[in-house]
Amino acid sequence: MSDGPGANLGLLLFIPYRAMESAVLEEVRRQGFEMPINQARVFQRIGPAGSRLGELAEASQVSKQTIGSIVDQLESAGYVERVPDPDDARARLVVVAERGRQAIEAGLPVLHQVEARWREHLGVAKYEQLRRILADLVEITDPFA
Amino acid sequence: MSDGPGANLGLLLFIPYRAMESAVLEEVRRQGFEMPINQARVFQRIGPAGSRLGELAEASQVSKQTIGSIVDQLESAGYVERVPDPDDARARLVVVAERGRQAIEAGLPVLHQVEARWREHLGVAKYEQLRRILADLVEITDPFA
DNA sequence: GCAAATTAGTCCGAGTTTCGGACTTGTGCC
DNA sequence: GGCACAAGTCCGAAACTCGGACTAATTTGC
Repeated sequence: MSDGPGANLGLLLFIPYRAMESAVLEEVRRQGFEMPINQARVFQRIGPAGSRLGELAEASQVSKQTIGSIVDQLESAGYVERVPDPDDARARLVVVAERGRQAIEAGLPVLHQVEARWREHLGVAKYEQLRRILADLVEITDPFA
Repeated sequence: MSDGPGANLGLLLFIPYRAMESAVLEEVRRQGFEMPINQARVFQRIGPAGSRLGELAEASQVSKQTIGSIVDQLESAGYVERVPDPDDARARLVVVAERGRQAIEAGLPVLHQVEARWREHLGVAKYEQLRRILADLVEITDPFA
């Protein structure tokens, strides 16, 4: 896994990710929205029009049972809702509920603050470049794309 | 957490990371080196000269007990070794052992292969730019720096 | 059309992981 | 030397995760 100092591209991606995640989650919790990290990681993958359990399982790379359990918790905490999928009666769509939107709202300022800090450190040009390159890279690395 | 399509910089970092991690780990396992993901995530943070448990705990953002348990497993699998820290008799250094080096060796080809694929998709210039920018970003986001 | 094969999701139980709290041992400071 | 602090470990409880088996709905094949 390791490939000498500074050369492990995977780790180079993970460290800033983890920093962002911690900062946002800490603020969200501080505002009274309890949410363990495993729930947050599933929650953030819910698409704008809702996502199926299977999709979330694939995107998060965990089993369907695990996703089911995590969605149960998110649901009973009021962050998400299960609605019938109009296209398939077997499936249900997981959609963000009102309290979930509030939690997102609670995290946004810190998200932007961290981004601003990064932008300041890197300079605007490199920051924007980073966004573009990553968006491009996600095209070929998202298991659920 | 989410901030509209493509706008969540955290997720943009995480998705390629996860892809890299999965690919490398799959190959490492295929070659007979069993290693659960939580062990791998700790393992990859071990520094060239070894790391203390506390350092690993901080870098991985989990408790000392958890790290202790994970290192136990890595140790009994032969991937790491605990050696006394010459500077502090309370502490022990976790260092990569022979089998750990073999596991790293086993993953390197796939690591390079994935990197090559990314380089091809992005183009050499953007790929190199990505590396540079991330290395720069890690400077301010690594909790153990 | 309709039976067979497949897919979406759930239930259940076992093994594992993680952590808070309390403890031991060693360090550093006065 | 004594006292606050830091590095790890032990213990027990709670939470997490998954394999296997199941139900319900959809798609395939003939």
